[in-house]
Amino acid sequence: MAVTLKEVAELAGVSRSAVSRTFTDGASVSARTREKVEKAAKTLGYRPSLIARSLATNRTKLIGLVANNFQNPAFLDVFDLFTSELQKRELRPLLVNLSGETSPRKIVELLRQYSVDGVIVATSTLPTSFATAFQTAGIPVIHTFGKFQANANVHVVGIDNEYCGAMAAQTFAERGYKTVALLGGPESATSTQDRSTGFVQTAKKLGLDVAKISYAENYTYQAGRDAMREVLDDRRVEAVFCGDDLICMGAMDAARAAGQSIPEDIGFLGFNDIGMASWDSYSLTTIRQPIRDIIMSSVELVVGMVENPGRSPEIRLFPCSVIDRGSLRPVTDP
Amino acid sequence: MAVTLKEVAELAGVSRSAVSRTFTDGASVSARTREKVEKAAKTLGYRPSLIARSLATNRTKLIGLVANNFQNPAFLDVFDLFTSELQKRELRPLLVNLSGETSPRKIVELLRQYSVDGVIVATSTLPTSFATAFQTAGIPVIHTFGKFQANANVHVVGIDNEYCGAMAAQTFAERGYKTVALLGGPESATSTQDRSTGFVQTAKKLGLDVAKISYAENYTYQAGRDAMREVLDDRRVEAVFCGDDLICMGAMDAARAAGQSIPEDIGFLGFNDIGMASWDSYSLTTIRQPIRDIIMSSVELVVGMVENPGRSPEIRLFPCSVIDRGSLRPVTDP
DNA sequence: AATTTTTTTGCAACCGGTTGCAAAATTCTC
DNA sequence: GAGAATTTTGCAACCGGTTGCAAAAAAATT
Repeated sequence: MAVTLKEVAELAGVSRSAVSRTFTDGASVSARTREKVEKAAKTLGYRPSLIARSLATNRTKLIGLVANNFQNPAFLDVFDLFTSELQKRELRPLLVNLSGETSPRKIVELLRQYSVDGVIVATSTLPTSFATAFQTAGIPVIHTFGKFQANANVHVVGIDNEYCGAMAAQTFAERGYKTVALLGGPESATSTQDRSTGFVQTAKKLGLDVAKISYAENYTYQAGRDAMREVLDDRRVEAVFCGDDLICMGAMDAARAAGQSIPEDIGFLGFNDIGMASWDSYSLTTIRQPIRDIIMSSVELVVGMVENPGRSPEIRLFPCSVIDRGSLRPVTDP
Repeated sequence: MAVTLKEVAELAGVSRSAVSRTFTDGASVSARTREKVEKAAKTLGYRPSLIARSLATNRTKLIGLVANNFQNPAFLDVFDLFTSELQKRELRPLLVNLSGETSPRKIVELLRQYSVDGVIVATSTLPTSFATAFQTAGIPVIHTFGKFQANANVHVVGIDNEYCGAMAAQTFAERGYKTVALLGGPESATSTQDRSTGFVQTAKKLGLDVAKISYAENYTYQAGRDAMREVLDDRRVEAVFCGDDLICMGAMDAARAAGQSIPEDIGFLGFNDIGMASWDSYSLTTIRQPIRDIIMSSVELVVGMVENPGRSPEIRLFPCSVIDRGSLRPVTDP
């Protein structure tokens, strides 16, 4: 069915090598041969088979993109950006849906079988060991949105979740909130743990009372709504820091359903700044992470890794910022 | 780096063919040989290279998944379902982000170079010719969410958009609306065109007055909000049929911002039934398409195509249903 | 035990490219 | 225009598997 090197070579009256060389950049071919070959290739509609090339060069131009949060709208941007950035560099994303799977073994095997050039693990919930497993198997890997550790043994691109938690406490303090609550994402997620730590520590330091800590079961509206009930039990709570915008919106609706108004009776601070955060019905004040920067950087890094696998592990952190909308009361004058 | 057939063969004391055969199901190997090979493979950590296998068998187990709507939450489900269904069958999705691109040429070349076994074009906006281009290039293709035509020349799995438009008109009539409007998705999308046709025709038939027809520029909240302004100019409009839930939510907020209440002053009917449709703030009555069924069927079909490329083009349509929530007034008693 | 039938095995060619090497062709120098 | 230096070219081996075919081994039949 497909046209091969050989056929082109015959039509052009040259050797197979010559054809191969015209399609390999940096190879030595005279202008005349190149012309003949290109003409023949065009008339036959020839394209080199990347599979065959991969076998010979040991490069597939495939990048494994493994993710486990297909429910959250925040990941729409992630997919969009990753795919288009990779495409720009002539790389192809091989998408792996982790779903419940949390052990790296099978996934590593799988991507090894496809000889992917590199892997991007895009999740804020899994421990570093997940990404490390690829490294151990000799596959260049980046953990995007991952937890960073001082003694890094794997590339991480993302944010400082602990610091973001601190930012949240700071934000509450600036607006004069005294009694606050934390409504995190799933407790097993590393990002949840880090944000909690930062939040609680700094709250204490600033003299805030963290009256309630609770966790949503997953990153959904419904989980947020459910988890909020617990928080509502404590009528003293003036503001809630949520581990995710979607969870936050569920929580807001739970509060409203209980007759509270936002931000007069209770304030909300979200996380991620998804598109919906700016909708009229929520107008959510939230902490934005610079997703675009994170992803651009991840792609650059994975390309760098492929070219130079020896690179030592690097941590790249980007600053987050509070996007002020209407779900918290304004900063109190000093 | 990687362990090869040859090394396993040597360790096991058999020929390379024997090793190959133990890893190919349906091949003839004696129990004793298999055992020796498996042991050797385990100690070496051998996995057959799918790239090399592909070259020999002409099967890659890669399925191109091409999509162009990475903004819409409706696609989260789509990605989730496609990836997990494909994974179940040991197939890998190679994701292609069409973004603005609307010509199939480059994409066909690209997927041809990767020798994908099949392609799923998942979009409701592109004309049939897009999918046909793959067919012409000899690549099995399914157009999921595509426009179907009586003289089908390509597999289509999805819904009857024209009929859905008619359902919408019917739904309005049942509830006693007289003067209605259509706020479609982008005008160039085939699904928009079909739904409009069905809606307008049936509205006329049922004696409804379609006072206004307008189109959002893309499938976003903001576009819906903007497009709704036009509709609001005509104060007679009692209900609006939107081409997409996200657009609809934007439109609802525009109406509310203009002081109208839903459903008392104006009713809304959405399309897709995305997760947010059931949120308190919208409680959107909408037409649901059975995404799960559509995708399961698409995957089955693409597998069928790979096994038997000669299959003649098939149309598979699934029924939609109205999910009744709170954005339309109730059915009037007869 | 000899013969026939069936199963298992290894050989060798092939899938469609790349690439080191040496020969051939071209270009440069004087 | 001869010789040296450089560029281009084709040969052949290789990447890591699969598979048709015939020989070898095992099982079944007499």
